[in-house]
This record gives sequence, C-alpha cells and structure tokens, in this order.
Amino acid sequence: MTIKLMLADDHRMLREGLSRSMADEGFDIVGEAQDGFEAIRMASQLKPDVILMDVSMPNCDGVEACRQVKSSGSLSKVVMLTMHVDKEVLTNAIRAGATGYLIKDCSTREIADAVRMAASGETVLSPQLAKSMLDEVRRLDERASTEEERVVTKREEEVLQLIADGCSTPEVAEGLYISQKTVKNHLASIYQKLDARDRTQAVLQAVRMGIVHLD
Amino acid sequence: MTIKLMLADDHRMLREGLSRSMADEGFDIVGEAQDGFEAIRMASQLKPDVILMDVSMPNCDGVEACRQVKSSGSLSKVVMLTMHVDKEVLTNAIRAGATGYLIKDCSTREIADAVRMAASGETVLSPQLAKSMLDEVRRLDERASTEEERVVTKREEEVLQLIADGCSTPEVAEGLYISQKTVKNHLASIYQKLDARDRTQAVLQAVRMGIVHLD
DNA sequence: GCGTGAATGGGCCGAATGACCTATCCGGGT
DNA sequence: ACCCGGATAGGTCATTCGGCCCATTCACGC
Repeated sequence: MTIKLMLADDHRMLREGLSRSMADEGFDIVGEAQDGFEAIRMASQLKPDVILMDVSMPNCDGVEACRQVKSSGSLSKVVMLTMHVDKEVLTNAIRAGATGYLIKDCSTREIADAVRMAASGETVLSPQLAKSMLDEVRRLDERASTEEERVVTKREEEVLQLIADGCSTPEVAEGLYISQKTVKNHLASIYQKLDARDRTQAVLQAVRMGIVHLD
Repeated sequence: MTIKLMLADDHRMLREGLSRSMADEGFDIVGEAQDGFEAIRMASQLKPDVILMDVSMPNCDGVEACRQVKSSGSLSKVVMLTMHVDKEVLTNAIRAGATGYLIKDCSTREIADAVRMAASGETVLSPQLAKSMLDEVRRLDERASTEEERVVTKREEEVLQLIADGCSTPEVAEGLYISQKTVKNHLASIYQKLDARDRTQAVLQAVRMGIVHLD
C-alpha cells in the first residue's frame, strides 16, 4: 500500500528534485504535470492518492486546478506548495478544497510527512504557517493581557465588555452597581481614547484592539 | 546528534509506552517525570532537546511546568500533550511558551515527526487542531460567500457595513442616496432578523456572522 | 392577475444617547 | 503638602434612536 503521488509544478528542476526525493521516501510517483490543465487531466486518469501542486503555474494556477480536481469528484488529496506565506492564497486554497498547504523551503522530510498525513486524510499546515497563526494568537493575547500601557482603564473595559454583551446604559449601571451617569462618563472617556463617536464605534474599535471579546 | 527527549506524564502505562515507541523512533530518552515539579527539576538537570509534557498532571500542571521551564532560561522545546482539543488550553500553552501542541490519540509516527520538528525549532500543531482551525476558516468563508440563504438583504447589508464603518443614520442615508427614514426602516428589519435591539448589537452580530468586515 | 417581499418614503413619540459643565473622594507619585 | 488621574455622581441640552403606525413602487413567482 505505497502511496501514489502525483506532482504538478512548472519548474523542471524542482519537479525532478522533488520526484527523486519523494521516490526515496518510498512514494510511488505516478505522474508529473507541467501546468494546471495537465494536472487536471492526469489526476483524472492516474487517480493518485495525493497531488503535490504548486500554487503558481501557467495554464490554470494550482488553486484553480485544485478546485477543478475536487469538483470532478476525485478522491485525490491535494497538498499545495507555495514560495511564500500568504494568508490570502491559503484561504483560497482551503476554499478550493486543498488538504494541506506547505511552503517550498521546508525539508524533504517535512514534505514526506505532510504527504503521508494528507494520504490518511489529515489536514496539514506548513510549520511556518502554523507558527504564523500561533504568532497571531500570541500577539492578540499580549494585547489583551498587557496590564501596563492599557489604553482604557479596567473600569472602562468592564463597561465596554458589558455593552458588547448587549447591555444598554441602565443595564451596565445595574451590572456594575454604579449610576447611569457614571456609565456615561466612562463612555465619554472611552470615546476620546478610542477615537469613537458613539458606542457602536467604540465597541468595534475595542474588538479590533482585542480589548473586548465576542462570545 | 540524536535528539534528547524527556517525558512528563503521570500515567505510568502511557509514559512507558511512549518511552518505548520514541526509543524505537531513534530518540534518546534521557528522563521520565511523573509530575510537574519533577519535570521542572529534571529539565534543568538533564537539559533535553525536547520535552513531551502532558497537560494534566498532579503537582503543577503541564502548562505551568512549561512556563517554569521556559522562564528558567532553558533551551528545551516543550511539546504539550492533551486528551482533547481545547482552544482555551491551547492558548494558555502557547502563552506559556510551548513549541507544539498534540492530542494524545495521534499516531506514534505523528508524535515522532512533531518531536523532530520541535527539535529543529519549528512550531507544530496536531493535525486535528490544524484541521479545526482550517474548518473555522472554511466556516467563516462559507458564511461570507453564501449568496443564497442570506439572512439580510443586499441593501440591509450595505447599511450594516456603513454603520460598521462609522456612519451615523444621516450619513448612511447620504452614502446610499436614500432618506434617513429608509435607513431606519432597514435597521428595524435588521434588528428583527439578527435578534438585536440596537445598532451596536446588530453590527456585532453581523461581524460574528461574517456579514460585515472590520477594516 | 395576485400575492409576496424588497426597497423606498412619511409621521409621531418616548426613550436613549452624547456633549458640556461641575463636583467629590481617594490613592499614588513629586 | 500638593497635584493628578481614576471612579464616582449630578445637571442640562439638542440630537439621535427605535417602536409603531402607514403608503407606494417594482420585480418575481405561482
């Protein structure tokens, strides 16, 4: 039960290098396509378990080719290869039905692992991509947990969160055991700090800044 | 240059099974800890390349132990193991400085791959976790691109977007070349459909549903 | 043709909102 | 001892907002 692998990339050098490496890793290289159209044709004939597909190719790019292959009812898994980390392209690839997404400078070993995982139906992200996602988590997290340099005070933050949760001014007052007037004062202060002119903009800005969270 | 691996898990069965499997995969198992404190002590003495650390352990859980190890200046990479996919725990683990995050029912091969990647400094996510992240992308994407089954009409969507962009009622009216009254009518309709009682809640709900986008 | 829903518009009214002003109290830092 | 910022609270005011009536037009489908 060796895995049938198909390659699609317009650069001969890269294609042949990859072919050799993957063969060494024990995969059965059933075909190599030089452009998107060829990839679509070959996929339907060869029925590979996994297709390693370059994002940028002449005659129908990899994302579109992936979409075509998937919509043809093929069971082949598609792992996209790309030169750079690009969130936009990643999103499009996912939309097109790609099972994995790798950047090209990862090691032969990593590519092989990704192909094996894809063959078994697992979704695979390039470590660098996973890292960028996690970095984002870290970034958002830091914003949220920075006690110092806080733009709004703790109390103002509480007001914002309650408003985001759907409370009106009197309800916020009740929730915080303070008067409506104080709530309005906090809001006025918030508007200045967040450059907002009403509660709607203030909450949206707070969401953007990670100060409050949507359930 | 075999990779020095340390294990930290309170279940003897799992620890020994993992130890054997990882040894078979070619790793040098330099130590096994039974709880968080022991893990911290052993990490500083043994200086492993990678620590496979269970999230839940007596005497200082894995996340806290990871934090301690990292803050002690250790260069050991920490890969967290957990029973279930939990976004909250994942976030905490990342915050604590974990290099990877795996769920326990993944294969020996996957764990081995993860350890190798972690050792080389790559961030690793369990395929299932990566998948859940991608699923979220897919979900959001579908919401955004579903032409049919739209909850709010095109016009209502335009109103929502302008309000999210910071426009007041008269400004929305101006922007869409309609009267303020019509804007209010659209808003009233939106409130019903989105179960919101004011523009703030309507916009937040729209953001949650992917109907409008924050710049 | 007839109904339905989307989009447009009006009037009315009470409540909510935001702007601007003042004031007290407290804690931390100069 | 003094000042400052945060949190509390009040007043007044015009504006906005949302609820509740209503009507017209147009396009689509049955």
